[in-house]
Amino acid sequence: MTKGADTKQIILQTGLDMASRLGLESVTIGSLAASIGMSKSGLFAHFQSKENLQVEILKFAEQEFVASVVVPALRTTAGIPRIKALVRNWIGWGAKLTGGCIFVTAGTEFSDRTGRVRDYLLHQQQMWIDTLRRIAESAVRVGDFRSDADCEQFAFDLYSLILGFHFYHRLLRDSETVQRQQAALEKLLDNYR
Amino acid sequence: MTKGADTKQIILQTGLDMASRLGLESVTIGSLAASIGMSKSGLFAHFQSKENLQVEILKFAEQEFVASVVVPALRTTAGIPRIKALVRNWIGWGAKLTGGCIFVTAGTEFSDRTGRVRDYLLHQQQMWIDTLRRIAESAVRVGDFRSDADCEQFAFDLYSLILGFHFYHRLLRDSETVQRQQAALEKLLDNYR
DNA sequence: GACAAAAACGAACGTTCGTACTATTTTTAT
DNA sequence: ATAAAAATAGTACGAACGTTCGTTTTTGTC
Repeated sequence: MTKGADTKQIILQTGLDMASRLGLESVTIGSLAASIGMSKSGLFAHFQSKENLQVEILKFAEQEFVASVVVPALRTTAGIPRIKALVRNWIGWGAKLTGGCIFVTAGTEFSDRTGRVRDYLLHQQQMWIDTLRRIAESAVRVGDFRSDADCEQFAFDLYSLILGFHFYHRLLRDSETVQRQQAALEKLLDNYR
Repeated sequence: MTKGADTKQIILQTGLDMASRLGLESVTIGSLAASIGMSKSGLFAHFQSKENLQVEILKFAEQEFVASVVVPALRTTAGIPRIKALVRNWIGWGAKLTGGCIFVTAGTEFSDRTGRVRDYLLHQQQMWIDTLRRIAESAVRVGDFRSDADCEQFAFDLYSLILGFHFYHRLLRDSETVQRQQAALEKLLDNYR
C-alpha cells in the first residue's frame, strides 16, 4: 500500500509551503484539504490530530533542510568554505519556498506556547545551533579560525545574521539584503580568523 | 467623554500583551473580551473590525516603544553611549511584556500576508531602521565611528543582533543570551570604530 | 475476478470565529 | 433633574474550526 504514503507526501509538501507563508497555526485542515483537492476527513485520517499534522510538517521540513542545506555543506572543505556553503545553501533553501523559512516563522510563532510543537521546535533549533558550533570548531581545527575562538558565540553571531537576512528579505523585500548579508558575513569571519 | 477612552486603553494594553505571547492573529475578539471581562459586542464597538483592532494594537505598542526605548536613548550622549542605551532599553522593553517583542513577532507573522496590518508594520520597521541608521550617523559625527562607516550596514548588523537575541531568549530560554548579545555588540562596535 | 484492507468521502457534531443589528445601561452636559 | 450621547450588553447570523462516524471507493493480493 503505497498510495497513502504518496498522498501524505503531497499533503506535507503543500502544508509546508502554506506554513512558510502563513505560519503553522494558519494551516487549517479545511484549507489544506481544499488546496489539494481532497476532503477534510480524508486528510484528517492521515494525522489523527492537528498537532500531529504540525509536527509532521516540521519533520518533513527538517528532512528537506538537512538534505539540501546541511549535508551538501558538510561535503565541502571544512573551515570557511564550509561556512560560506552553509549560508549559501540556507539562502537557496529559503528561496525554494513560497514564504519564509519555516523554522524561523514557527520558532517565533511557538516561542510562548506549550505543547509538542514547541517542544519539537526547541529540539530542532538546539540541533541547528549545535551544527553551527561544530562547523565553527572544524574551522578552528583546520586553522581558518584562530585557536581560542568562542565557537558557541560564533553560532550565535551567525544565526543572528541569518535571522537579520530573513527579516529584511521577507518583510522589507529589500533588494540589497543579499549584499548586506554578505558584507556582514565577511566581517564576522574576519573577527574569528 | 473619557470613559470610553479609558476602556480602550485597557483593551489595547491587554491585547498587546496577548499579541506578544500568541501573535496578532490569535488575539480574537472573544478571548480578549473574556480576559478583560466585557462582552464581545461591547469591545467590538470600539474598533468596527478586527483589522482595526490589530492596527491600533500596533500603534499603541509603537507609542510605548518610542516613549520607553527611543526617546530615552536620544536623551543620552550621541555616539556609542547612545547605541548602548538603545539596546539596553530595547531589551528592557521586551522584558516588560509577557511574551516577545510584538514587532518581531508580528513582522514575522505578516511578512507574507497582505492588507493594512502588513502595510503598517512595514512602515514601522522602515522607521525603526531609519532610527538605527541616524543613530549610527550621529556616532560618525561625534567621532565614535570612523568617518567612512556604512551606517545603513550598521543598521542591518545591529538589527540582526537584536533579532538573534530575541530568538535565543524567547524560544531557547538561554540564560547566557544576554552575555552573548553583549559580546557581539562590543565586537560590532569595534568594527565601526 | 473475488475479497479484504486501505484510503477517501460526506455529513454532522459542538464550538468559536468576525460581524451586524437592536436594546439597555451608564456617563456626560445642560 | 433630565435629555442627549456614549458605552456596553444581548442576540443572532453564516462561515470555519477540529473532530467523529458510517459509508463508499480504491487498491493490492490471491
